[in-house]
Amino acid sequence: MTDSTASRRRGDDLERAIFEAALEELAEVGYANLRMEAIAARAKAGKASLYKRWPDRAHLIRAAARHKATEVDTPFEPSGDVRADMERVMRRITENQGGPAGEALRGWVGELRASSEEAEEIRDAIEQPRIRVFAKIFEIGIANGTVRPEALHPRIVNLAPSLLTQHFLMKGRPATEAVIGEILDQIVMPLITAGR
Amino acid sequence: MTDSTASRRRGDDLERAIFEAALEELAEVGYANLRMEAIAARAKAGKASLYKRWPDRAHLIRAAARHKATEVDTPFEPSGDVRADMERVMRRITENQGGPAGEALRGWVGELRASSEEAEEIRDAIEQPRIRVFAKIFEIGIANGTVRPEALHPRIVNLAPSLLTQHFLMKGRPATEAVIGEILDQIVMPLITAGR
Amino acid sequence: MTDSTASRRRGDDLERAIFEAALEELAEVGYANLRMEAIAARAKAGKASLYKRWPDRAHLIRAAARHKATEVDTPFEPSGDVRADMERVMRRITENQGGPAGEALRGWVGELRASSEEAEEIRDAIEQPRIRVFAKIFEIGIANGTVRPEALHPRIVNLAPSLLTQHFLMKGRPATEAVIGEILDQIVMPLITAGR
Amino acid sequence: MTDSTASRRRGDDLERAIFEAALEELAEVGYANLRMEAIAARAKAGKASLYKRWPDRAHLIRAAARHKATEVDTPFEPSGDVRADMERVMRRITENQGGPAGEALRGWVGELRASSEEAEEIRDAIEQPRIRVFAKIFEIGIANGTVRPEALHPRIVNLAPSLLTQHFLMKGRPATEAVIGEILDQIVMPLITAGR
DNA sequence: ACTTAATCGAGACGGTACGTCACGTCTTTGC
DNA sequence: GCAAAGACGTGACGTACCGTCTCGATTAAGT
Repeated sequence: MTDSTASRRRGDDLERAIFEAALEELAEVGYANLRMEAIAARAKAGKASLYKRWPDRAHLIRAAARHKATEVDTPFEPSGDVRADMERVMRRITENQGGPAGEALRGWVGELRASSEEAEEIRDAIEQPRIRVFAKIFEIGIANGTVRPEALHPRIVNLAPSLLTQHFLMKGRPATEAVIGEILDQIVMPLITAGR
Repeated sequence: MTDSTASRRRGDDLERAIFEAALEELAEVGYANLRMEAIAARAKAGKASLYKRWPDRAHLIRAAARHKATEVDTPFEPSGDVRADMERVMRRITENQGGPAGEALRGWVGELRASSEEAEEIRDAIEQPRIRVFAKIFEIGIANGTVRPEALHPRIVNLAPSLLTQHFLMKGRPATEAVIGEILDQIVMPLITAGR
Repeated sequence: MTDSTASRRRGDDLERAIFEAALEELAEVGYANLRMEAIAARAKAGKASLYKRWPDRAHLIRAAARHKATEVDTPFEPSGDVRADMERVMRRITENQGGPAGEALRGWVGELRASSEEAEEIRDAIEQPRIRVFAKIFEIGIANGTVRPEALHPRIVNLAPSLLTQHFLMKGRPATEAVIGEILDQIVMPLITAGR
Repeated sequence: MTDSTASRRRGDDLERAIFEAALEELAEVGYANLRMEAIAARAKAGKASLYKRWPDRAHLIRAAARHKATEVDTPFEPSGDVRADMERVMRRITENQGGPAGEALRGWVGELRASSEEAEEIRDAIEQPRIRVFAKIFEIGIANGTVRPEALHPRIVNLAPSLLTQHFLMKGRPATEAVIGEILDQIVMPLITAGR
């Protein structure tokens, strides 16, 4: 259909093809060894078509990761069990880190300078959704009395994802389920549990 | 005239000069824009002298950062006040992140692949000393009854530095004192404090 | 408002506009720096409109030069004074070389390969008219006894224009009047003059 | 010898290799289709090594042609027979035009703009030696009475080579021996011959 | 006057070559 | 005998045009 008779790709069609190629390359060689020429070649596109859309590697990969993310964004449905819900979300985060988004994050961190609103923007794109989800989980917990109301502080809400990010960046691979369990049982749960 | 007599540097002398040049470059342009040629030029050394000692940028910078670290390693003397001691150490860590070691870390993260004992080695070089210091602080706290004995779990001992690292990597700059205070008062202290 | 009503040009109208644009570009940047995109842009035409008509730069410019030539082709009226007539024609040739036709010739020479009937065709288009004119001048001279009959050999008839062409190509600009005078007095006239 | 064990070529060695590669490419594809990358590849050199030495294609080829020229510069020994000597020199010129120098000339003409001392310099490098040789031949002819003294005017001395150049540039290939004969017998000899 | 098919402008597209830059290796030269 | 200096082969960079191709908008010709 889109391929056999397929006249030349343009606009969104082409953009999607480039994203796919970029993510495949990213997965294969990693951010540090990513070559614009390789992406262009794999996408059967001219380099100019890449540079017309994004000023550099960082922007391209950011856009590609964003594209991938929105594509598979299954909304999260909390069950009411705070620990189980957190575990589920954390597992999802680590799965995501194992994919292209993880590589993209790694590259982004490496190129970061004290700089720019850019940085803030990207960071928010990563953190805000997570904060929202955890806040929701916490609120339910507070409602049914299993979570202390004071736990709703942003730093605590963001604690679990922060530790996952730290683990991923420093260890080079996402946290295992065992690690997720430890984070929950030794750090997060004790901190937010009501009563005592 | 420091120039005419100044016989050609060799061995450690030369190595020190290269380290200095590397760290200055690192501070000025950041890891991502670091050029071996620039380091060699600034050190008034041949590129071959660099490659003879370290196989690549990553190793050079790691060695340079290590060199810098050992140079200024003031041993930590705990006061007995757990919170104050942690704050002091955390401040020291953030100061360190603001320097070349921070840039080096950034670069190391960016080039990391699931790979290698290398990674493990570097990570340990960073984490182990911190864990030792915090363990020491915790032990004193346990001894005088201000800290719960269960807090001595490695993941909790390493919690404060982990959050500093995460903050540094994601925000692009070290945590401020205010942030350190929040981490302590909302997360670490509640978690380790004995009694309740 | 020349813009709202300004209907879209087609056919010969468009062709003329392209020719003008091409010649202006040629005059401004020279054959070697001529860009099809620049011509299209100046003519406010699409590139496809150019390539639909001519397969490449060389053909376009040739056509443009030809168009220009036919446009201003004042027929030559010999006076009977052989030297004066030749001088007049030669002056006209150098004037022509100073314009777009000169640049076109330059480009054509540069792209020439041992190749093709193309080459022959273009060359003839340039030389034949000149030969005809000079032959006419010579015939009048022979008739009134000022020119040797043997001078009617093609190589001699074409001598003056050949020297002008050589001068233009090698020197980068058309011959001056002084040069024309020298060519006539030292070379052509002695060679063709009857009697002695 | 220079190739098997051959450590990396540098300086003149490398330069010679580049010249050879350039001239071979020139012969194969012509000036208009000459690619710096192709020359570099054929010379097994980096493009940077080319651009370090010459700012562009034109300069490289000029230098290569000059190199070739000086390499094979057999000095001319006049026999005293004016016509025979001229014929010999003219044959040599046409042979030269059939080689890389001819292609170089073609390219140089194509890129020429009213411009520059550059142009003058190259032209002189081509014309001066020829003028010197023909002047020598003429002088001998004058000495033995076969050539008119007035023939020593530069424009006449340069006449034969000029016509060869014109022929080469306009026809795309060097003059044949027959053409050389015609030029001599119908134009040059009648013009310079003493007596009649 | 109203379609209908052609033609146009605009410019996106897959390519190729450009000229530059930094890499990591290697050679030379001076100390 | 090692160091500085930097030339070298390599290969990716980001840019500029090429010649081809879509895409609507416009327009002349046929109904």
